[in-house]
Amino acid sequence: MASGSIQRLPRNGNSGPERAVDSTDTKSKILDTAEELFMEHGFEATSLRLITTAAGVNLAAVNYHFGSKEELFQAVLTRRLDPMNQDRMQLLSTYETAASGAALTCEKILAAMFIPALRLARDHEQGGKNFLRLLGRAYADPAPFIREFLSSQYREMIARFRAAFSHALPNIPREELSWRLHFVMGALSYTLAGADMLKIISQLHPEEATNDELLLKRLAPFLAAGLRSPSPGADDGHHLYHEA
Amino acid sequence: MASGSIQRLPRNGNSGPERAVDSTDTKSKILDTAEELFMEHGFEATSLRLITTAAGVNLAAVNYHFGSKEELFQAVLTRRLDPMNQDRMQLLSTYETAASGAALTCEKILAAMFIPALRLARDHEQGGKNFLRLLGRAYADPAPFIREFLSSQYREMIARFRAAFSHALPNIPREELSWRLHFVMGALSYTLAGADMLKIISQLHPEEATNDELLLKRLAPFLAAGLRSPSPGADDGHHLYHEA
DNA sequence: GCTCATTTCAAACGAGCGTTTGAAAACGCG
DNA sequence: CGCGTTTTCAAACGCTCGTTTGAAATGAGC
Repeated sequence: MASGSIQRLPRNGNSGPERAVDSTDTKSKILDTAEELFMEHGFEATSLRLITTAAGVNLAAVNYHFGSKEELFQAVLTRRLDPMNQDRMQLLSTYETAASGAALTCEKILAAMFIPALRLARDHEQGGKNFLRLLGRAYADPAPFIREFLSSQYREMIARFRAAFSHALPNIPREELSWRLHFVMGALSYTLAGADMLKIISQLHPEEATNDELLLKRLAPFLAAGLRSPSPGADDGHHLYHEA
Repeated sequence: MASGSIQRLPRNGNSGPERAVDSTDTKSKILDTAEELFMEHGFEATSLRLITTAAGVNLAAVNYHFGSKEELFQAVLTRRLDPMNQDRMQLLSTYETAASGAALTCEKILAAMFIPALRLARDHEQGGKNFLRLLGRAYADPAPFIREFLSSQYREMIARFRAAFSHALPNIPREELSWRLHFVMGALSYTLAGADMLKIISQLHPEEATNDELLLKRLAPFLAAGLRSPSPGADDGHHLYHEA
């Protein structure tokens, strides 16, 4: 009682035979609804009462099935993020095997990052795109438990892709490549978050602005060009930022 | 009484002679402390009690001086964002005048975006960098009042820079350029947000990871290369995303 | 049909939230 | 000083939050 452990959790966690994700059982209904509402309002601004009411389940069901609001959020993320990152690494390995040792192009490596994301957006017809927006927003969330969770989820995948880019771009110093990978992740997550800033910038037709496939098709060449650009070096002579 | 208007606001708003931002008067103490805490925890997770306690002022002072928590947040943003965007546009005009009609390079236009941000990070020795992180996070905040506020703050500046890029890159179709501007804003805001993802990716020395000037010095060439890259067109023949 | 574990439920708990209030304090000024 | 304005203050209001509780309902196995 004095310890901080959860006192009651259902026997049926996720062990045993994998049950299909239908929206009939309480746990799945909570996950689907929470994904949608977290995406719409963010973690802090989404209350458990809002989630459980929208899902048509009892308020206490969240703490019973997931333990806490934070663990529910992690469950929402990991349900789709984990398979997606596995797909990314497997696709990268497939490309590398097909190239039989030759270096991959940047576009090819970026494709290994993007295709599983697109597959996710397409497959789960309703939840997929919502999830990518949720994920993009989670990247920028300051809550420590979110940052630590994402770090652990991404560490392995990032290491794999960093090695691939390093092989594809032997002339880019290791440190410069780290920065560029950071920029790639930034543009990707910001893009996936579907920031409404786009409406100000582009005045695109609304139906086009939400077409993720077209979006990533434009993002990949843009990023590949940046990745391939000659390394400026740390201390070279152009003093672009000292004239003002 | 039945209306939603604020009932009591101080006579001394910001009209009259511009008073120096010293941390002595209540209003400035609140602004400085709120900037720091909003940056650290986000808008929702930062309570007025936390702010006022840390600032050493009374809880009711926020509602007295600013009207509400949302208006305080907007005041925190606008205090530095508005001058920064004015500087950006003025610097761009300076460059254009110096070029006397000739097209600017992408690096030059990006410099007009970055230099005022760097100036902000350097000038206000304590608050500057905090503010850029706060701003980067606000970009990704789903709260409608934040999005609308940023939209109105950015609309004019975005229009100016879009025109400049359009002049610098006559071969890029207008729509493609809109996308690329979106990617630029994404990478920039994500970078300024100082996402801890960087620690996973780079394993850079910590003191280097927080050096904003070095960071933007690497970001500008990366983005310029992407902006200049040949336009892929919407329906050309490379089917990168259909092979899986 | 009884038993026992699993799941659902209504209700409440304690805490923290943004905001309001009305009086006290501080200030400006003739 | 005396007076009106501006600012500060402690206290409270009404509300929502995540979580807990103990009992009722449900389901599976014998």
